[in-house]
Amino acid sequence: MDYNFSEIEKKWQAFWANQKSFAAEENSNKPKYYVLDMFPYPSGAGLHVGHPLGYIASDIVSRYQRHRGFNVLHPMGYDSFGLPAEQYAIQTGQHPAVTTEQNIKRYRQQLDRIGFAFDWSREVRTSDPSFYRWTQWIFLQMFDAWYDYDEEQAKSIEELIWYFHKNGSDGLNAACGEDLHFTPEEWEGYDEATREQILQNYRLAYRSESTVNWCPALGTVLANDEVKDGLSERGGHPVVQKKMMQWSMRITAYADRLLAGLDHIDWSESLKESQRNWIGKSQGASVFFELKDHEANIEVFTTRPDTIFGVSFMVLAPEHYLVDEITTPDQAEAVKAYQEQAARKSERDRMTEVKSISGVFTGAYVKHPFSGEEVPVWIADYVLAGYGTGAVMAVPGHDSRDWAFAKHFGLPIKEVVSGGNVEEASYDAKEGKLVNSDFLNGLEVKAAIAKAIEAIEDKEIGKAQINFRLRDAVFGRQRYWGEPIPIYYVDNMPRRVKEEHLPLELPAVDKFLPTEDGEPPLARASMWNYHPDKGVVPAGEGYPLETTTMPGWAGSSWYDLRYMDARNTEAFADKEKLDYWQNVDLYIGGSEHATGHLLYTRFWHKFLVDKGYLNQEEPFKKLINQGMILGYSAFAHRIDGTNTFVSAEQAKEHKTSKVHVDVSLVNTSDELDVNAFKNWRDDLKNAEFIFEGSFKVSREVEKMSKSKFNVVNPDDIIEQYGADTLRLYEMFLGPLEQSKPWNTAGISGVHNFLKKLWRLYHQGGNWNVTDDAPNEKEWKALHTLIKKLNEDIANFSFNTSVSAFMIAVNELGDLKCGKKAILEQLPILISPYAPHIAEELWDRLGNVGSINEEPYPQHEEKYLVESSVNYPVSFNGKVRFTLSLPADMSKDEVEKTVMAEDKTQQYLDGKAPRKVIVVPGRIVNIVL
RNA sequence: GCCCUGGUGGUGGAAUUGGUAGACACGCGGGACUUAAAAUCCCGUGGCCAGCAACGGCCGUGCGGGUUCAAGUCCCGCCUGGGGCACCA
Repeated sequence: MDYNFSEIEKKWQAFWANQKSFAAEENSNKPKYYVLDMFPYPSGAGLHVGHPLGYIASDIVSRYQRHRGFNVLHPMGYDSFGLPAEQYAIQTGQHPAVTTEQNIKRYRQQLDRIGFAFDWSREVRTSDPSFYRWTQWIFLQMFDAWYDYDEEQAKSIEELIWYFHKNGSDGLNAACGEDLHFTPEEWEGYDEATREQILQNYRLAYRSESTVNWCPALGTVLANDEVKDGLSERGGHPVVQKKMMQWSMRITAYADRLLAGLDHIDWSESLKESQRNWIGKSQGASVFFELKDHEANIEVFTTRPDTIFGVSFMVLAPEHYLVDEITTPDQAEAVKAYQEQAARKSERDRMTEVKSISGVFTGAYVKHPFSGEEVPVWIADYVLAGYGTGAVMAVPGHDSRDWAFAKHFGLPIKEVVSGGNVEEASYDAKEGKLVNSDFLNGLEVKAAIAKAIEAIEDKEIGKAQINFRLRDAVFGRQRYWGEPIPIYYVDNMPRRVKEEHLPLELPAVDKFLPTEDGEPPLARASMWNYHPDKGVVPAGEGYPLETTTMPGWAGSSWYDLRYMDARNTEAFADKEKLDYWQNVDLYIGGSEHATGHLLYTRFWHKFLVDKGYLNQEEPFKKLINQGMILGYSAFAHRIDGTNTFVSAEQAKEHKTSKVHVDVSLVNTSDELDVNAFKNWRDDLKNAEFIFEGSFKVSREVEKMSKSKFNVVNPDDIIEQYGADTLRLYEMFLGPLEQSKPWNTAGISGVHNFLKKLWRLYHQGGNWNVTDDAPNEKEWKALHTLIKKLNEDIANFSFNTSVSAFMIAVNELGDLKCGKKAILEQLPILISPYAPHIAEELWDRLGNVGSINEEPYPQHEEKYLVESSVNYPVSFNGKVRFTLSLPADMSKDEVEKTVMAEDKTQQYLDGKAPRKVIVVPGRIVNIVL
């Protein structure tokens, strides 16, 4: 009876589907356990072996928790809005909904073959109107909300209007764009448009100007990584920085809570650190510098007000609103040229290119608030318009970028904190005594900061301030394939679409491109107006609807909640269900989402808590980042200027360039199937090859991607070895969190293990399990395994649990153990990892029904007690021999016995030891 | 550039968190079974040195320092791979 994995796996996958084995229970008395995977974007390339890594890990945990008596929620869905489907639609004219549907089908087939315990009855798709109806609904809740800092929560906009009516802006402590001041009478006097403009300053979803990478040729906005050296990556068209009215989300209102919440969740320290850095809370002061010959002031934010006497120039971002006003005529030309040059650089380029220092003097001066000295005002692109006030007071003595700038342009460098040599380099440390600083002289930095702020406040030229690096999140996208924003405009004033008209469905368009005059694709739709009584109406009726769509992260910011009650048509989820499932106990996904998705999701949950819909501020109690599976790319070496390829070992003898080769054309010994390669692409039909014996390729580890031809499809592995082998192998590859290259070389070891396991039950070829009582060794092998498994699952150390299985099965195999008392436990133990073989063996043992709720075994210490310990005996830390001693021997006795040993005397060589260290149960070290 | 993270045999990795470095597996070498192959099983396998053999010596966890009886593990300084840096998902 051979191990026929394909038959076994088909049988049990069908069984689970029929029995709905993995549907989470409704109204259960069991304790809940919610395991979630970051849902995939269904790309046209299909699932590759990197995707299931996290899913297998979460599947193991979900099955394990089911064995332990929990009501487990382990759902799956699709993050199905996104750019690739839209690009494909632009190229082929096919509607993204069609290709997305196809891709999802393919993903589902691939996922089903791996034997996951997903509750498919709760599947969600962000692009499905029944889902995005609620994404839009949440957007409207944000539109209708403002944030009260005094009570630290979001409140309804009605309440704010009432407040303005009664008090004007007086005493309001709200999250806002700018500080506004008006009286109740003034509020009453404003027309509707002005009122709305004021409300926009407070709404949590609001419109404002933000700077974007605009590509006029493509008529669209690009991400930073789509821009290379001022040109679009697709097509190489020029890209400029442009200000644009955009929908944004006031995530900054929640900065402090997002920061504080990190202390209560079980995420890796490094990930929390990333979020802390992203939020970037810094304490300092805002200071106004009075301009010479102008009314205006320049406001700067600094974390080092103590160094104010070291200011020798000011730097504004080239886009700063004051630049045009203050530039003197003789500098105007240079400033304009510089501004144009800066507009061509993306923000990323500006942050990265620290080596090329550039800037231009505006001709303007400010007056130093304390010394009265005239300080020149420059513009430079190392100052970003979007951060702080877009202006810095440059202290070259104590800030390295300012120092480099001063050196380059020959500006004065003043030392105001002692401890370094400012001629050699800036002294950035916050340690030392203040010098050359008038009333601050002699103070330590910390005290000087406090004193400087005091002086600044006394003089009324600024105040202590907390600044965040976190910016409000731009929410509008110039794209088709995203959630429509449920807003229409009356006289340019945004109005909310009525809830009864949700979902506001994506309209049909003739092309998925922007319009000729650069409007987003939705502007092409003929049915894209709105009437408050009728809903969506054709052009010519009603009012225009918003034409930008929501970003990729909108749907993923709350999808975890929808799984709790995925088919609800009355609410995004029922309150009772939200209360039962609470939040995600274990979330597994890639670290590339460390700041984006994870921060936005936390923000939306906090908002929904404020509005009373949820009671859990933190969506994900525990989070694990699975490492990326990298591809093992293959390259053939082509001699430059020819169509002749040379085998890798001879490549050095020629001038060659490397050409990606599909990894399926290469075997594990790096040998290329030359004929298959020739047929792979037309341009290779007549290629020549130079090699001896076999043609070799060279290998490199890269990200797994279709364009690099290094994608490995799990279907092929399952075909050859089965899903259980794939599952075990992905875990065996290494620690979950670590990135690692995919290499199938080791897979036969894991497959062999499953065959060995199978043979334990089929010794001599047929079913052969006896009722004999196990001996001590067999019990010990089993309970060592049980103990290790429970520990490993608790630590998410699945690679070592696979090893533990191998060790146990090897041992039981050596012992020829065919005893039921042992063999009936193994299937339960392995069921989370290799569920198909587990069910099959369980079934053959004579059990009825699924194994998946059998209680998980717990180890018993009595089988594990060791009577002796093998002590390594070392001299000066070098192990020389080992000595087996009774486990309960006391420290003194161990020392005595070791010292009496012949070998010890041999190594002592007549000398007396200086010290003998005995760690009971561990080691003996003799110091000479 | 800034932030996060990794670097251990030919390969993937293990190491009770400061206590015998290389578990488990792949690969490789040798052997058994077989007419042969597949399958299966057994032995060996970090490097160098010494040796008929049993036994043994030295080196070794990216590099350079340090702490400690003891360092892959802790500290300082480098080199280097990967991820992120706000419109890729």
